[in-house]
Amino acid sequence: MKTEKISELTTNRLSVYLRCLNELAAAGVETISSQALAEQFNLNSAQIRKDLAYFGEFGVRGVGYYVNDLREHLRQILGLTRDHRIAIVGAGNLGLALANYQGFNLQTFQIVALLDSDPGKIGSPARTGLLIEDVQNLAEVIRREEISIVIIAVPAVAAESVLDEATAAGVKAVLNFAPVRLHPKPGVKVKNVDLTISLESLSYFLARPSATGVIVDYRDFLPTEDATENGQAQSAG
Amino acid sequence: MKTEKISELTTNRLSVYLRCLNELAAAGVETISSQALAEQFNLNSAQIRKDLAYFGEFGVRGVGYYVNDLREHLRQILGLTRDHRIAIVGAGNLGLALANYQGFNLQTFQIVALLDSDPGKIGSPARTGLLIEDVQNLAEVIRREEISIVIIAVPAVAAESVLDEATAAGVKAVLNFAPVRLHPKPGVKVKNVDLTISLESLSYFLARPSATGVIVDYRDFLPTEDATENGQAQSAG
DNA sequence: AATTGTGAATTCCTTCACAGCC
DNA sequence: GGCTGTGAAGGAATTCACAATT
Repeated sequence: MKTEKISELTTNRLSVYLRCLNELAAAGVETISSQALAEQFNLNSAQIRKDLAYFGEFGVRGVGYYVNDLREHLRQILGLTRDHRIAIVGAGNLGLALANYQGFNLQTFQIVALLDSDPGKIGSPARTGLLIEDVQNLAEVIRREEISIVIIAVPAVAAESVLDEATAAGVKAVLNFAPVRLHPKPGVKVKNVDLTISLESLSYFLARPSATGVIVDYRDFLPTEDATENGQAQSAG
Repeated sequence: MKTEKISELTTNRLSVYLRCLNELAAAGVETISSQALAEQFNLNSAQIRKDLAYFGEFGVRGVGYYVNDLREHLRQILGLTRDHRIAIVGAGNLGLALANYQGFNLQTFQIVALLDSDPGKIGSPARTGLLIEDVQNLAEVIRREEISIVIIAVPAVAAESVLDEATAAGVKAVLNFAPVRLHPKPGVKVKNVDLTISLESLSYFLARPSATGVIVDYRDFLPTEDATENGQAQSAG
């Protein structure tokens, strides 16, 4: 286990490895080599070994990695052995879709609060049965529900003030869907999902003559990285 | 205008610059220096100048960049001067939220088709008034509606076959929300939005002692980059 | 005087290649 | 023999720093 700072490119890949290990475990596979794992994503086996080596020596020379063992290590490293209680701010289409989304691990990531500013929505239950609360009570909800992650799904103009209130209430991790650059806060990690940037990236590709090219790069298997937000957090307190 | 290949990090930043220029134009600002623009995102002014220099010389020494002029150049570069007709596959929570989403430029990105495999949904209109069509007719819909971008919002197991059918019908650009690594196709650009990776990245941050650190890095203003999919497309035909 | 455009330096990330171990 | 872990090499992205230009 080294102490140098770990790139977010590395931790994103750890998520990918974990997902793959989950599938391998479900399929009853017991060991896997970095080479075999690498082939799943068109990536370099040394990359995988390096990524893992930041955190320990999990492999066995001549054998590879024990699937269940490595899987457990990755869950530890990624902090997935404890729950994360999530509040979604914004009960519009996107917020409600996220509240109902079945895609992420419901065991680990629990959506326990849903807030909005619209009086017509406050007090009524979403499909999940979750009561929509007043965004003005965000700080109180964060404390009451022991929220560790806030998802911002409000219009761009309202996003900054939601971040202000969430961080004032002690939240350290925010997933922002509003198409806006939020001002950085000390000690707070903000990840952005910016659909406009993603679509414009596709548009750029379509506009190029080289748009007829071939994608044969392992990098084409990860989510889209910001050009101005890699979400790197520097210690300073 | 250079011919070297442009990094997706660069093109993502161009989207960010454009958004900022839109705001500046709306505010009546006429010129802006790379330094002033850089301060908006905590990024380096040389970075902005380098990014722009890949495509031409848009600035005026001693003055900076004319906001409207640069804005128009960026719209051209990003291919935003023509429409993109979009089909969303999957009329679940996420697909419907995207169909109703007001966040992106509705002028440029038009959602003109919505498909699903559920017989209970096919034939009924979504809130937008768009009729939900049978995903089995995807190829036909793509041709009829002249779709250039397909958004995949189906469960992970179904995503690969949607990509197969879309690319067989000639689609070159895909935005994938399914939490799965799709197999690369020649000449097709796939951008992934992977909420699991984003949340696990936040979880990792929260699990570290250094989670008390300060984020003061310009990179914290962009969307999340894949660890295994930067969406790079190599020309090969 | 101010600001761009860009070669050089730096920093960061990936890949190679091999010693070390099972 | 096969595979990991890692130092060294290579490549890519960022930042510096300054000549060129208005």
